[in-house]
Amino acid sequence: MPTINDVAKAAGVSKSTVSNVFSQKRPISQEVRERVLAVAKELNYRPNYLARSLAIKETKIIGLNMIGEKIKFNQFHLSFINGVLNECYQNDYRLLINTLSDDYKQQVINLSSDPTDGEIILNPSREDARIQELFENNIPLVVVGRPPKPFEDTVPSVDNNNSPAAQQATEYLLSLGHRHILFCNAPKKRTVSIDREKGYEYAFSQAGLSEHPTYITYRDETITSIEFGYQTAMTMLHKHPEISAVITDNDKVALGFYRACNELGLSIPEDLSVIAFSDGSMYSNELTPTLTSMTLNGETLGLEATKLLLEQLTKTEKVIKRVMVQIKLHERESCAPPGLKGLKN
Amino acid sequence: MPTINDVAKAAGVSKSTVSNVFSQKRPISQEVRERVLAVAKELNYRPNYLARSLAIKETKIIGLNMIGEKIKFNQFHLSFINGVLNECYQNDYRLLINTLSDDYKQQVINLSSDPTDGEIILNPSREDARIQELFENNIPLVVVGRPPKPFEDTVPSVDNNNSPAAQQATEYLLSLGHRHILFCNAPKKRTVSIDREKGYEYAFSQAGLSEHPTYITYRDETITSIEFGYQTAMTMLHKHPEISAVITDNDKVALGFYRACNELGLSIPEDLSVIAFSDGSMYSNELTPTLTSMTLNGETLGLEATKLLLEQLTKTEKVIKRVMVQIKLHERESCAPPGLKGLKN
DNA sequence: CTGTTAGCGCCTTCAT
DNA sequence: ATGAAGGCGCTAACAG
Repeated sequence: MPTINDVAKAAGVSKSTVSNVFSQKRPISQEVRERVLAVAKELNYRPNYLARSLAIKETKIIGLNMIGEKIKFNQFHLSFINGVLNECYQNDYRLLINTLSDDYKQQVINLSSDPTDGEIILNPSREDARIQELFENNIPLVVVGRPPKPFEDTVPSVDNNNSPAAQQATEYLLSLGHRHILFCNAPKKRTVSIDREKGYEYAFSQAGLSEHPTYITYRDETITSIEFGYQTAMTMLHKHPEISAVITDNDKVALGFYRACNELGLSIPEDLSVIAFSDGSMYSNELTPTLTSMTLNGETLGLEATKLLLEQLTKTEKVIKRVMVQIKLHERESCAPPGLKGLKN
Repeated sequence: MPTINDVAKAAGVSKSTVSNVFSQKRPISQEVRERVLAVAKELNYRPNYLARSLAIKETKIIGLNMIGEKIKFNQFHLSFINGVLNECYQNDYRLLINTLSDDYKQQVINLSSDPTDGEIILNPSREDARIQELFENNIPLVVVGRPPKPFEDTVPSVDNNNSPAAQQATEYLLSLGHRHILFCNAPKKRTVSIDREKGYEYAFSQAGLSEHPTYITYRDETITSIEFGYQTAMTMLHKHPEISAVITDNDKVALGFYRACNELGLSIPEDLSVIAFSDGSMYSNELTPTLTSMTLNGETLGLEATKLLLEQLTKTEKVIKRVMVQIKLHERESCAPPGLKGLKN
């Protein structure tokens, strides 16, 4: 690979001239400029990205940091990434999917900085070492979701309005007349599950039903969402036949309920109302019945997260922002007032 | 940010000693090692990724190169990326999503090399400048899909067995008794559409039906797949009421047919058999009727592509491999022998 | 086992 | 408008 030196020699100019032809940081005479470019083309020269980045201390790359163990993008991530990429695209940034195994990063040998200008942190958990580390090293970051306690006010973040959304979903079911509402919540350790649970319970208390029983399960990540939904339906509907409605963590869990109901001879929404937090992985409109959902907007989230990050990279004043993206209720066919119900199993 | 020099001074050793403590490229005495690590921790030192990469000429990053204009990942990409990431993960590589706008890359200022060790090229088209460029600069690459002509035998690639798969789908419908089969092919300029079309036509000729009419349309990327399917169904089924079966480019197009049939009062599969090349974006099993499909395996494709690329990065002998990933036929409910049919419109 | 000396390829002063 | 020299932070080759 030819270097800047080769071009300089071949064109009979100095390195800095060549450098400036490419960086356009200082004026170069038309004549020299053309000669240099011609030679560069001739030699098939292209500036070395790393060398430049090393010198200017900027990579124009942002990192998307997922927890290492289980790298498996789902529909939500897909939308999210599309949002991120769109924003990157507009600002000439690139995206590095930063998912290295934990033990790899533990190795002394690889305890190095990242080749990024900043990081987007996905799925924050309490005691998140990643956040701690970036924060200490003064690396720009933005958290998607609610940052763990110590960083709640010191780190920029974007999040869905999970608590109000869960409240809204619950209120919707309550308003239909349901009183025994099962909540299939997100995995327990996520900050999101705590927030949503609050909303769920708040809706009851707001309705003057604080004494009323609530039913909560947490998604088990060791099995598929559909399977989890199916199993939960089978056990919970059997154990608590009074349950007449369910709120699920995502649309695949809801699908598990569809299946279970099918087998149990229950019909939706007559025997069971279903409402799902939807990441868009199912085509809610194509299910029978169509699925009422609280629709997350992953793309907006990705967009806003990126904006927040790029802001930190370009602006000098440091402001800690927190952006809330609305989750919207989409009424479809899977919810109705509670009716007669016969559990045939 | 502290550098290797700071650590060296503070620990009273030389730069190279510090370097080797981290890189483990030569033995360091237990005592010195511990002292250096302690100091490093104290100073919050981490080796600079860029500086190291510049020196060793390796980034441990591979690029996923999509065409610039329309960065929008779909379900296929999602599976694909999951396959890629999985392989990256195992080998301590990272993934750079490399989608820069075309005009950005045109700018002289940014005509730089990429910070990657190699590239995966998605959606190759004829006259693909990206391939040309990487090839000329001797940068390891692998193409997903069939590489354009000049590079067919000089560039490693992974691909689906599109032609045989299209043939198989067609033969399946022929064997059910269909003779008027509509083929909603991929966008015309893609290499994949050419391959599949061959398979479709070959099936007819193999069945001794070379003289029989074929019906082919190409997906229009300016509208959504569902919309395209719907519109195509409306026009083609009206214009050619003899059509009794359709093969679609993806499952959303098939869904468009489902909708159209619904409106037209046609039932699937009695009036129209539907079979789709499926990227897994729909849950074929959850549709009514369940959708018979030729299932692509994006994850395997991503995995194999990455393997091929990493092979080039680690092995010295250069072998041009071409990996074919099988597309499998999943028989479900949407296909049946042609029956009576009344177009009520 | 450790230190010294050159680079890696670019950018950035400071000159002229 | 251009050149020369030094530096970004790290690794590599040679020395001992």
